[in-house]
Amino acid sequence: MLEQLITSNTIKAIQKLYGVEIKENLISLQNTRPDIEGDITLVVFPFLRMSKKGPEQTAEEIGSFLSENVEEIESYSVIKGFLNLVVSNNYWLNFFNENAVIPTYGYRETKDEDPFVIEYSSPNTNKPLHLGHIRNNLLGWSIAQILKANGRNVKKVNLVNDRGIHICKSMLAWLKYGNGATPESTGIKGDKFVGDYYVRFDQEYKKEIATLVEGGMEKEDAEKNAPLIKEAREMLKKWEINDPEVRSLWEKMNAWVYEGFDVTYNRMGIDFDKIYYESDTYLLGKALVEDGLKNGVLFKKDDNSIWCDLEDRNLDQKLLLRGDGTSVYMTQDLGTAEQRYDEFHPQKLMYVVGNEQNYHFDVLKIILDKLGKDWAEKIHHISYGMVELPHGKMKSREGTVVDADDLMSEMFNTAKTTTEELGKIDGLSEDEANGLFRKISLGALKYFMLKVDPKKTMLFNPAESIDFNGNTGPFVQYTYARIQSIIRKSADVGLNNYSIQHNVPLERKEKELLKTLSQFSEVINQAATTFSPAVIANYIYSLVKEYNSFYHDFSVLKEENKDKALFRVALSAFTSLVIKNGMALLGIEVPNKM
RNA sequence: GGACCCGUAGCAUAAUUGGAUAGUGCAUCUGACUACGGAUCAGAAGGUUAGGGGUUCGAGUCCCUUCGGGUUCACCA
Repeated sequence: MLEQLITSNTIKAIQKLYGVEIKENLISLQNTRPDIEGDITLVVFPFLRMSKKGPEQTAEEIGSFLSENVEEIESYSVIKGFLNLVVSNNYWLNFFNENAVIPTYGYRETKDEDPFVIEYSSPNTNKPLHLGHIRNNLLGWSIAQILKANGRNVKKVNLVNDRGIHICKSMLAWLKYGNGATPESTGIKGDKFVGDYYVRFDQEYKKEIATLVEGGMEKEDAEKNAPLIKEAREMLKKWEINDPEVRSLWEKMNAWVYEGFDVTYNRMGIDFDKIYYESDTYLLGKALVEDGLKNGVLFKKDDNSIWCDLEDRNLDQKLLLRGDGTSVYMTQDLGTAEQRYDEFHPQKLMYVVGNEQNYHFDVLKIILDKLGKDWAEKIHHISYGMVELPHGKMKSREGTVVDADDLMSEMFNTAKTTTEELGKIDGLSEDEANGLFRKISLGALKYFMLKVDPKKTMLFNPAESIDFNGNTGPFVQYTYARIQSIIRKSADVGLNNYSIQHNVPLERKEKELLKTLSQFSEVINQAATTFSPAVIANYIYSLVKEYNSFYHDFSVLKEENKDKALFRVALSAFTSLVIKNGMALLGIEVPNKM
């Protein structure tokens, strides 16, 4: 690889010129700015201490050494402390000839190693999936894919929150107001159907509170004493002691929800290696707490509740078991973390969860550490920002929640009308056309969500956000489709045999393209280390822009020199391969025509 | 109040993790071979990177501070 080559020879140069052995991390290489001649640039400021000379002279000396001793370096120029190196055509052609025909170019082979376990999605079974889940799902799936492409062994898991008071609320509402209706009888998707009863509970509950307050009760008391909430709590208790009626209702309603979720996940292209249910895991963690109490790591208060003192870490105390012995969210998470560690012996335990839970995960790690679990450090919270709407955040009470299914349908329709307006569906069967609309609409949505740095809060404007021009999924897809068209036509003009060893002079834009293409696997590595699909999206975008610019300036099929024409077909094909492999990491399909 | 995060052009966002003159898209304005597919390309305009101080060869990036915004500190999950 070019960077390794320059790095090792720079070390030699410093040794030879200044008699000092330097470490690799002192060497900083970057792409040469487009307006300056050169392919790769070495920053020489860090070496001034050794050379005891000015930046220009130091750069000059190193440049002269490199161009004399490294075959691949053709020439160099110095601007201030920046040494710009020109790499020979031969180097780029070799790179091209060796890699352009590898279908999995850019990907590493998966190692047989301890896995990276990544949990994402984690829905509640009382509400349908919304825009926030979309970001979570797409991030989790894509990060898993990127890690795999970087050679990691990955396990995708989902922990479904299928029990608790909120689930009982929808169950109770269905019993009271449902009149035996089902998703089948109403034609409503299962998760939406159940979600509607959750909303209904809330409405009726609020009415009861209002009545009680009118009768002179304090609001807080009314909230605790409204008949409905009491009934819901009763139901939860019955659930916990395995009351057969409650359990069977619970199973029936959850099955409806899962049916609905499956539809949404499938449509989104999201999947998991393993699904856990909180109803199976919510009692885990109690044993850990008991042990901690014995060891004196945890302490008990007068009401028998058990706590962890975090004051030595500048944090508050954290409750782990209530006075009545029941557990809280943290307790369960301690338990599931241990379970997952025992099950997988992972290198990393990752959780894709919104940044409002940063504190929770900090505390989780600290407590596990205090409990003496040396694997606590393997826990990694992939924290992402919320998706906001133009008028603030999504609030179910204000009806501003953007539903996942609705959004996908809307995008599908937009893709359809736009494509039809552009007259691009001529000759396609209905199935083909629908498949195309699906690819384009999901491509637009996924690219839009994933091109933003996961850590950042992002704004989603339903009316304007999803564009098909500029830095978008369809823009990338379009470039891909156009290249496929060239490849199809290349046979007609006798240019189909382009998988040969090429040896042609390179135009500047061709060289730039090759340079960018050569960076693909390093980009994957960077995306994998930073857990950021945005790195991939930005890379693909710059590649596509470069290709489009090349395409505009140079003929491929009409080039008169046949060697050059063959090379350009092959270069186009290689570019489309990288586009395809890159988009696959974002879960985006690329169409052959659009 | 304590802790953590964020602030880049009208809007949305990049910046190789401390490197050169802060890139790109949308919107606005101007242009492009009678198209190898115009969902494209080329160009113009738009910035004191919230304000101030510091660290150094070099700061959007690190430190301090002020202002503005967010999250969290639950016997909810």
